[in-house]
Amino acid sequence: MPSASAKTTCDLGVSGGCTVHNGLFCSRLPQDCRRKLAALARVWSYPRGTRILEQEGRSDLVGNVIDGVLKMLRSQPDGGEQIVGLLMPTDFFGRLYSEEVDFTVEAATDATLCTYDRRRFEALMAEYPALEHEVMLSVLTELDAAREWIGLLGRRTVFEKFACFLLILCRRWPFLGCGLAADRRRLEIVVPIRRADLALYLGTTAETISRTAQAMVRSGVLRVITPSRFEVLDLDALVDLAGETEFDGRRILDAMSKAS
Amino acid sequence: MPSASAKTTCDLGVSGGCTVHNGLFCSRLPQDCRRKLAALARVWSYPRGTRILEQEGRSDLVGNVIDGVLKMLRSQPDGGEQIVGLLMPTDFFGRLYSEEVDFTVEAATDATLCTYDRRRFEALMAEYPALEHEVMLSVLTELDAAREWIGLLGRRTVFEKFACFLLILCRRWPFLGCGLAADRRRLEIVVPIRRADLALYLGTTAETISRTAQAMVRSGVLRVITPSRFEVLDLDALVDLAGETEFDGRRILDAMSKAS
DNA sequence: CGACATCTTGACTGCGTTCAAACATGGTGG
DNA sequence: CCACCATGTTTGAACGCAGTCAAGATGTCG
Repeated sequence: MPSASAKTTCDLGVSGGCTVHNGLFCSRLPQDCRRKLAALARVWSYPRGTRILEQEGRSDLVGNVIDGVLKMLRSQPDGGEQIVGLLMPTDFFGRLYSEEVDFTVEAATDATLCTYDRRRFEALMAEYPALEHEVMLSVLTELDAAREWIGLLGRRTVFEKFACFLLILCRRWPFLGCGLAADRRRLEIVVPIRRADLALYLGTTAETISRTAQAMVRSGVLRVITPSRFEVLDLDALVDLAGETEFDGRRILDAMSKAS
Repeated sequence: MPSASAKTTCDLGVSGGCTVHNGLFCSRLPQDCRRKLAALARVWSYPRGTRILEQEGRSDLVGNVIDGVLKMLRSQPDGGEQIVGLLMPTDFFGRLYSEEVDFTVEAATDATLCTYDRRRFEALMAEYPALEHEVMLSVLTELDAAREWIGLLGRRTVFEKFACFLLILCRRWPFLGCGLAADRRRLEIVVPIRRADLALYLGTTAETISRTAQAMVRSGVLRVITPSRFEVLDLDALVDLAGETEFDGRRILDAMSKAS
């Protein structure tokens, strides 16, 4: 059900028009595979709130996020919703090799997607094992991310969760609005979703997120520029709050200076 | 570091000695691929507490669980641990295509594993795309499971989490000690890990798990046979407590009667 | 400028954590 | 066979974090 605001198709791989794919699983593929992939690809833009895939619905679409953010969510019988994943630019979405999808995929912001018909994509993977291999690598990365997220959700206090979230955001998507000043001290983080979504994602409420953020402001760790833009004033303190071995302030700064 | 209690190697695929693999990704593979796989496979038994893979360590081992339960966990700097996944018989463990593992894998019970050298296994996947395809299917299933778990952890009350856990246990591993009486009314669930591990897994404490279970006993939903064995007295009530669209009492009973 | 969505702040209540002690269970040696 | 200890589970009491409901502040777009 592509919306009315559809764009042109993507000339990926051939002339290098689709940077997402060139950087993703196209670059290492044989030329003719890339051409066939390009013939299958369709680029669409969706307004916020559009449901790309419906829980319990048919799994007929897969693809990559080009721009914007998708949320994967699971609906409860009581009307509540639980966010189980965020999909950022370059992330792969959809469920390969299954007739059904278990999670609704919805545009959390206005989003542009590069989509493929699931069955044709699978046929192409059967034809080109190298393509399936690239997708496998992508899926393995997603699995790591999902497990990291499980680790985050298991934490007790919202302080830890929120601090972890900000750091994961920087590490996984340094190109995504996380700016770094020249002196490598001023670090800006753009949270691409609303408080309510973030709350669902962290397993808490929008009010508590607010309180937590404000408490960090009071203790001099953060500064709130706009509700969706934060400046990190004390990265070491943030890493400390997160309480994770995984995060190393220096490594995050390195990754981000490379990205910007 | 295989322990002293090593068993013989596994003659999987050839004479059908390793039922785990025959039911897993071997059955659909060409004969010579199966033979090479069998040549690579080593079966070991480990006592509880053995660390199979170490966080931040080298990723040199992959394989399947034959018997017992493994837990994937992430250590915190404060000494705390967070369980991010359980691995049951037939589950695949290890991190393909990466030099490093992000999570410790530890035997939660005495366990028997079928292991492969990671690089040789990858070489075999390169040689036989059909093998890589089978592994891909397995990884996709794991990803679904991880996301389902994220949904569980996001729930507010421990009641919901615990109820969900029991139902997920039945659905994903019906063969694993979940017994079903002839009248399809008496349902017994064996929790294969200790309270403390379960608490880490559910993001709570052993005490709260206890209280929750006892509260369910008082309201007539459960009966505690031993600390690790429960009898479900009112499946509908349990499904109700879990508050998930996903769970259907009848479907669970069907799956379990097939398994037993 | 006004209407709406979103975010923040406040007061209150309750669930779950914490610390502590009692209670099972299983294995070991006298 | 039973006393003893180690391990694991249950129960109890008190505190604190976070959820809830409600109002106010801020931002956004026509």
